[in-house]
Amino acid sequence: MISSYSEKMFILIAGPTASGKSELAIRTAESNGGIVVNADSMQVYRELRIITARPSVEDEARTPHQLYGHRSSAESYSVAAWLADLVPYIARARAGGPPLTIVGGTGLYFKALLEGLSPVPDIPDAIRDHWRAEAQAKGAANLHKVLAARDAEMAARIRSSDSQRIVRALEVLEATGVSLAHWQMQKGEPLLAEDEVEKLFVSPPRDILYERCDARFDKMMAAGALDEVRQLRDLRLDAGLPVMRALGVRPLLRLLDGEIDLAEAAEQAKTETRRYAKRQLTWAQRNMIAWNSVFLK
RNA sequence: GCCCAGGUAGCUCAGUCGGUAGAGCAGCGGACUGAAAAUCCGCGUGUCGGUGGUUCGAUUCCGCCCCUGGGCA
Repeated sequence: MISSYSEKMFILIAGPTASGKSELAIRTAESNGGIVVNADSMQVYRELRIITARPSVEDEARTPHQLYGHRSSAESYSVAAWLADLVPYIARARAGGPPLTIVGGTGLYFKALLEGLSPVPDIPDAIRDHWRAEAQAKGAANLHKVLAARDAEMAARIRSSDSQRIVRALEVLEATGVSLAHWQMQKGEPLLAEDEVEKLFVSPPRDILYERCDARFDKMMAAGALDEVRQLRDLRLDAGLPVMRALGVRPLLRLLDGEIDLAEAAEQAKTETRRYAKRQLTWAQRNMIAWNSVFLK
């Protein structure tokens, strides 16, 4: 099965969480002598290996892995940062280097990879922080009114409850003087062309997927997930950072703070995970229809 | 064996002075261009334990039965 795909220089493997795509990626890379590259927004953070189901040290010894745990949890990673991180590996592969198996659950990353990202300039941290603080203080609905007064077009496309997108529209407008709508009209350059990629979507039946989500969290706990989250807490990072929103982090923090017991924390973490898997499937249904479905036992 | 309490959505429960029922959680569906494991939107999915009776009409009232929990023996 794998060998038929190994002709391509770039093999993309997507799928919901706990679908088994990491294992497929390793086998693929082993069969074509390539390297595994991460396309997951949370597995980039160094401090979290267990709770993000990052490939193990043994996995990394088996096959070269890149873009895993290469960033500090104090950072706010992004799709743009990921594309930038990926560029050198793509260039090397094209120059005769090892082929890439790009694997992860972050659908937006794959979309940006294949369709390009609009060339919005980087926004200064001060501006981002300002609007996030505003959203926190005033609430999404009030910020949406501010946006409506300054950028009617973006306000019309974003719901008044969607604080994250409202903040994004406001920060881009302030930093660039131009509406985000204007930027998004400009199509970005795809990093990879369709004819050089093999696209695989790993998708078990949902009931099996959910069972795997549940079982995986139990394994994480057995592997020391609680201790990992305790160490994360001890870093006293900003609660608004992306890493703090990784699945399972919030329930385990509540457990550490004595707000809930272990059973409750596990249940919440599993629920979060199942919901995430469902969102990934919804995304794929719309954005990954052309991918080849694979089901691993 | 007797007494009491309860059996309503996947779970925990509310409710119907008789007109086939609704909350939370779970679940399901959807949106998606620099935090995407994020952020946001929509949707009750039901032999009201079973069976007789009363009634125009029973999940609701009555009888019997079954099940669960507690108490008395």
